[in-house]
Amino acid sequence: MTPSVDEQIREIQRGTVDIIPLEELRRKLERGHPLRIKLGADPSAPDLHFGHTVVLNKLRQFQELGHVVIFLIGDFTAMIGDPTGRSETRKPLTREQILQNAQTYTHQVFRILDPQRTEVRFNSEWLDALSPADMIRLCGHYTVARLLERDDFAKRFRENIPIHVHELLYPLVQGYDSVALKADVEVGGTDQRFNLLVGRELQRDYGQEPQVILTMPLLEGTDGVQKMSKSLGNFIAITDPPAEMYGKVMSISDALMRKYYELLSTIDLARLQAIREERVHPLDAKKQLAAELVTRFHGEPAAVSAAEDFAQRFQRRELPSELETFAWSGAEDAVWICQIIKTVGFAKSTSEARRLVQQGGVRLDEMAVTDQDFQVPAQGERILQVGRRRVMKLVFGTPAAS
RNA sequence: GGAGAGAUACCCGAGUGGCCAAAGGGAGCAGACUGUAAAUCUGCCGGCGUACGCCUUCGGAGGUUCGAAUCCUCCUCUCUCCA
Repeated sequence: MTPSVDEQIREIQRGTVDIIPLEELRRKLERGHPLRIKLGADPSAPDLHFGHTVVLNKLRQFQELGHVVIFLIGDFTAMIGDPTGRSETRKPLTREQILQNAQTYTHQVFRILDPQRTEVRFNSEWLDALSPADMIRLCGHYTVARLLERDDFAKRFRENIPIHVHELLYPLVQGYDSVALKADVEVGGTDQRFNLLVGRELQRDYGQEPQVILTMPLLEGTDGVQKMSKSLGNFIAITDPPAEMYGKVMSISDALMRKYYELLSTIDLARLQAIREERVHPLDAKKQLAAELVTRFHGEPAAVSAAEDFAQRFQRRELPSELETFAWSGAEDAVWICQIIKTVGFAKSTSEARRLVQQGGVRLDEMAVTDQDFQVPAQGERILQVGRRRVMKLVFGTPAAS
């Protein structure tokens, strides 16, 4: 049976920053019809990371409460470019690329969302159909003054940093999507609050019941400072292999771990409270978080072996049980260590390889190599380690050469 | 249309004739410490077979000079102000 409105509200509120306005959400829920929950997605970077999952988890929750998610792919808006960043020049994607990305995207999204309760739409559907005259009419529904209220626009305007006209248009176009979709609720990160509000006001101006907006906190990346993003390289992708995902989670700071618990974990509130109050040893807490997340995307067996692998490699400093091998083809009797490091791809240049040796970062068969001139006898198998994470098994004397 | 500012290594940014492969910060890598924590500390951080050596680099192309990231000319791009 359907949970009561109060129960739904309590569930929905967990983890949110804003629900504007909460009372309207209640009224919408009280009608007892499934609500249309909109999420806009930018298909220019198709790989989902944990940052995206914060919002997706919230949508999933709506679905479990019986509502319908409209996953909107901004294929039209992606061709205009991104207004939020300083990255003015974004290479325009072709239609094929966008469709390709969109496919990858939706495929990944359904690891969290329920396909039965998700409608996938593209905004080119209605935006392509707008004539220039329609566009101008749309502009008539909003004012420059209102647009300049947006923080980054206001700041740039004040500081004489250029604002391109199309950037001003972006919130309008995004807002128009809500009109076209007749969205009841739109969900987004806190950075989207302004855009979501524009959608709300446009709907009202078009004579529709305005959408309620719901914002979720932005998740910091693994550096713990900036928001998780692909371009900053501080992300954990949901497609990361189990061992890597586990390792990335284990390497975050304790403070960041607690935030990840708040935003990514689905453990019960009592347990969460224990972690908040630091009643759980941080190492144990972090291992559980890593295991929970790896389980979610790769299943429990993968999580168990990732944990075991981690303990073996990094806690006990032993070699991993599965080693990548590199078949060394060549007729030499001996090979310069730096040459090997470079060839295998552990260093970009022999200079870099030499530095690694000098700094004591290179081990051969678990013995440190300190002589940068060291010649490796080219027979049998050797285990090469560079730093703490790069390991490779070298196999010499490949038959092809002899 | 006019006036001015600028383009420096992955990013930010100093340098305005030799002491500059180019300050400083960030990122990154390695080491110490650890829980692969984080923070901190140390070292490295254009390339070259091992070098007070050579090669390539300071938006692009020429030029001046014994010598240029630095001066001159032209070009490309960015930004600001005035109209």
